[in-house]
Amino acid sequence: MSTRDATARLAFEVVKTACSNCNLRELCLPIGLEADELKKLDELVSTRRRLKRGDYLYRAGQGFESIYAVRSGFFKTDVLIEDGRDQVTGFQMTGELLGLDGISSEMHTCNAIALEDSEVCAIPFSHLEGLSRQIHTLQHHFHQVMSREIVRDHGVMMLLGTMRAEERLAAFLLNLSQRFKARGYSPAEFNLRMSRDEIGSYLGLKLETVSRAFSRFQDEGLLSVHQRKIRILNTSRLKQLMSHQRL
Amino acid sequence: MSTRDATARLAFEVVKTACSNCNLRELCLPIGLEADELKKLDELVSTRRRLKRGDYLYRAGQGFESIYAVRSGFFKTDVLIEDGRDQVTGFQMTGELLGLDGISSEMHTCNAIALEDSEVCAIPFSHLEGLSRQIHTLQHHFHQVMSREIVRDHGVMMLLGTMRAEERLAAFLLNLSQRFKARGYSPAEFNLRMSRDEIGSYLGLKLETVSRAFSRFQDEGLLSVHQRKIRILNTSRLKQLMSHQRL
DNA sequence: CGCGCTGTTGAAACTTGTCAAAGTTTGTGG
DNA sequence: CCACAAACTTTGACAAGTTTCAACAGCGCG
Repeated sequence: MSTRDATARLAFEVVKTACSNCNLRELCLPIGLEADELKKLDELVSTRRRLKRGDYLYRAGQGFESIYAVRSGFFKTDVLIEDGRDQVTGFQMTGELLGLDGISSEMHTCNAIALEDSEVCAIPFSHLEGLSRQIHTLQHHFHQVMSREIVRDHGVMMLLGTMRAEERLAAFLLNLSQRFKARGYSPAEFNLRMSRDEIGSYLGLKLETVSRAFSRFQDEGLLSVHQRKIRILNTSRLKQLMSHQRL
Repeated sequence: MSTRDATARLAFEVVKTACSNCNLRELCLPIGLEADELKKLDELVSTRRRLKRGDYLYRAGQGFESIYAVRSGFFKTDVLIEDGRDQVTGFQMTGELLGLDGISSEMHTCNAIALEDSEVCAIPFSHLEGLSRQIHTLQHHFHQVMSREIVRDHGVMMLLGTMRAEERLAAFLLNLSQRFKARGYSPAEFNLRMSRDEIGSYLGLKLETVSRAFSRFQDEGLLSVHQRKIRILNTSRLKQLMSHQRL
């Protein structure tokens, strides 16, 4: 191999996505794969894509080709209806997948927007289907991921259908906390990447209601809140509050 | 083959589920399969199960082994939390699948309850995964079904997060109407299989609020309501109402 | 025929939304 | 690096929508 080839090859290796040495292995699709299987997966995950804050990863109505794994950063997904209403359907962080909604109709049904500068791995879906016909583990894991999304959605439906404002916010914060923890960050102290309005849209509340709930939590010593910087001071009371009987 | 064997074999054939001559082929998993593929699917769908009204098809916490296709009847799924709150997450009718939530943790995460005498086909999930490794079409169709469930859930989140009571009920009725229509029943006249309380739980409302919304619709000439018998008198106004700007 | 379950309706209480104003932070261009 | 504009957040007062509580009506079943 000439020096020039070697350099090109090296550059390629650097640019190329590689599941095999990605530190998200344990969160993302490659869970439990053997070395040779991982290698196949490496070939599958063709490209990375960088996004700046505010960029759309995809939009509702666009053709669906790939699902995306968040390598770094933070996203929201939302759906709009004609009359102008919109609903944030989820916030996605490192290691989570985006785009599963597009499989059903070959078309994305929601918007995915970066809430901070982010990077994703694009996984061409037809390739994923192909590979998962060869690798049982991958197939099963992918099914689990889709199912988990359905279970998560049921949780949100529960939240929207039965909880009141403060319970919703408590549930939201505890969920974020736990996801940060799972990624090795502090579960007690973190920065929100989304605005009050976006939280409100996710929780089915107006931004003022979200703001008031934050203030109340702070008054009661459950949190310290400075703009988007949150510190959870009393997790157990938050949990209690979340699952409290209605009075 | 002895007479006894032949009889046994016949009985087996009768009892046995057969996708190949099921009139739900176009709604359920077998969409677009070739004759020889259908035959394989027949072998997959091992058993039918009959349920009476009120019977549980499965309960939250039970081990997950199979998904179910509704052959006839009507189901609801719901999730409970410790403090006694519950949320109906969906109503399933002929040709729809139940149990997808169980894949993620090998355990059902909600209850599935028959709202009328019903019959389902049980599809052992590991077999389905096996077969879908052989039949692309089946694999892709199954992925579409899971994805459609996710999209549906987003719709419910939208409903719960942004709509007011009457809009929610209108959306609910229009959705039912369209599903009855797709099955060859009248889209304008049908019997609800669920109580006001169950509708309320699904829509995030109290049963009294549901009842009042029905009354108002009736007063305004949009519906005729006699207990659970519904006749839609003005579909377009219902649609308008559903997607109306907030005042 | 009456009991129980489901559904309807009214009035009052409560929660959340709306509107408005002011404070705070962030980003940009000079 | 400062100044100013834009975007976001907080807070109050009031309005609207939904729930709660209670009473009663209707239907189905034993």
